[in-house]
Amino acid sequence: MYSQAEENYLKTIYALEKDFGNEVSTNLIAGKIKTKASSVTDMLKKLANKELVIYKRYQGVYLTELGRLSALKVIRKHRLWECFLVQKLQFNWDEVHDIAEQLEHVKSELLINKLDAFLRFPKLDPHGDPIPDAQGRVLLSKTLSIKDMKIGTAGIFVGVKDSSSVFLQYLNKKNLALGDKIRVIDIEPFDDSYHIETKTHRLVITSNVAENLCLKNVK
Amino acid sequence: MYSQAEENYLKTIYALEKDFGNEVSTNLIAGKIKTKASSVTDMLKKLANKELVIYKRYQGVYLTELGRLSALKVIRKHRLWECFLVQKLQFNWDEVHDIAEQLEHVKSELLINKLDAFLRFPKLDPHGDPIPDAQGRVLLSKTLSIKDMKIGTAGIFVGVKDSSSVFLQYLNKKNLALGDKIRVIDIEPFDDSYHIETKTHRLVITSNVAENLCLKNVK
DNA sequence: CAAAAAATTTAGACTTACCTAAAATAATAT
DNA sequence: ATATTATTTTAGGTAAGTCTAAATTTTTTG
Ligand SMILES: [Mn+2]
Ligand SMILES: [Mn+2]
Ligand SMILES: [Mn+2]
Ligand SMILES: [Mn+2]
Repeated sequence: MYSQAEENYLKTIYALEKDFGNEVSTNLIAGKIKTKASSVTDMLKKLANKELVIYKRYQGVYLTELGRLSALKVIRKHRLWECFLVQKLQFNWDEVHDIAEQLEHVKSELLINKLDAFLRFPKLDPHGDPIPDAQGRVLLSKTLSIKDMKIGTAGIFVGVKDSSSVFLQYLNKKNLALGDKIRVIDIEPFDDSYHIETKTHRLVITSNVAENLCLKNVK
Repeated sequence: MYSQAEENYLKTIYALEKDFGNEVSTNLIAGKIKTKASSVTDMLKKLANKELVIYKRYQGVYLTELGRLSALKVIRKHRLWECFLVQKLQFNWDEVHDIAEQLEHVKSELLINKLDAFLRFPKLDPHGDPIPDAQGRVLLSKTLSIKDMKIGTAGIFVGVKDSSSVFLQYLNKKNLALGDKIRVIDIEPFDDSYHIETKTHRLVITSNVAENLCLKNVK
């Protein structure tokens, strides 16, 4: 099938299309994948030859239907393995992403479908991201980042945009966990920092943090 | 740490040393790994530079202590994953080897030790092979292949030398499973075939098959 | 022991996935 | 509209791991 490098590019392009709209630029990809723009160009040509993306020189890329489905298969594997690590092996949510980066490339449809059944067909991974089914169907629940909320409104903390261990350990330290109800108390215009409160405490977060917290609306 | 290719060579050299005694030859390795002798030579130089093997031109190789321990770590991972696949995901014993070939290269000590605990520290994999512990200690129970048995003697079928799905499916078809008591009824000198019997049936096997069945002595 | 055969190594080439530096193109600013 | 800057691509190179063909060394055989 596809190489690990190809799979990583597909996954990355999928994520960037979602965050920035179609037509993903070379530099954006290079930034995410921590590689050089010239390497990205090489790979985009290869992906285009395999009909996984549409690529026009200087114009960026977007996934074809085949590319989208292939990306979703990798994402499905990544998120199912993360569930396994947390639910069965007692890992913490901040420890699983890098291991799942490796496990996601193991090739076996049967394996991943049996893993899905073993975990009882989970719908969300440990970071609140939806798990595509075997056909590549995925529910996209529209959540708000704290940055999009007005002062005084509240929501349930249901996901993170950044799954890196540094960020998740920051949240652990600040006692913020999925399921918490968070209210925006105030926004400081000077530095764009956010005063928020949960049932148990109040704290100030930077706009960088605010952007990476996904809430679901609640009355 | 080491690349997948390096890990595969280490594992293979370890297995060949066991089967053929120390000083493993280039061609033997090439045969097992399904690669060309010239590729093996290249890799042996690399492994020697990393002090994983002792290699003298034209003289074959053997593992250093570091090489032996590194090989055992890969074998430990391979066998634990096979246990997981059979015990938790309900795979058959003939389906797991190729998937474990991929999973064995996932890098995380914590992962493999947690997996070990999750499986309750199994001592044997689904093919009867012993699982090294986290320190690389492994029990080497001396078993006989049917080829080493005299007419009239019997033993318990405790392991296979060949874990390929073709061979295991042959055993399924012939109704031979780990734990069966097998008696050697007769050996045909003409073609070196073996007449054997279990509790439920008799059959004839070739010497090729006989060689790959490991029995434990029983009175 | 010398010749033939077998095993092993070397030489040179290929693919994948990277890289740096230079050239080309697009976007922005004056 | 042109000049400057930013982005992207091309050109050429590297390392890992493989290959084929040729050279070398070891082993076997008459
Ligand atoms: Mn992740
Ligand atoms: Mn990955
Ligand atoms: Mn195996
Ligand atoms: Mn392997």
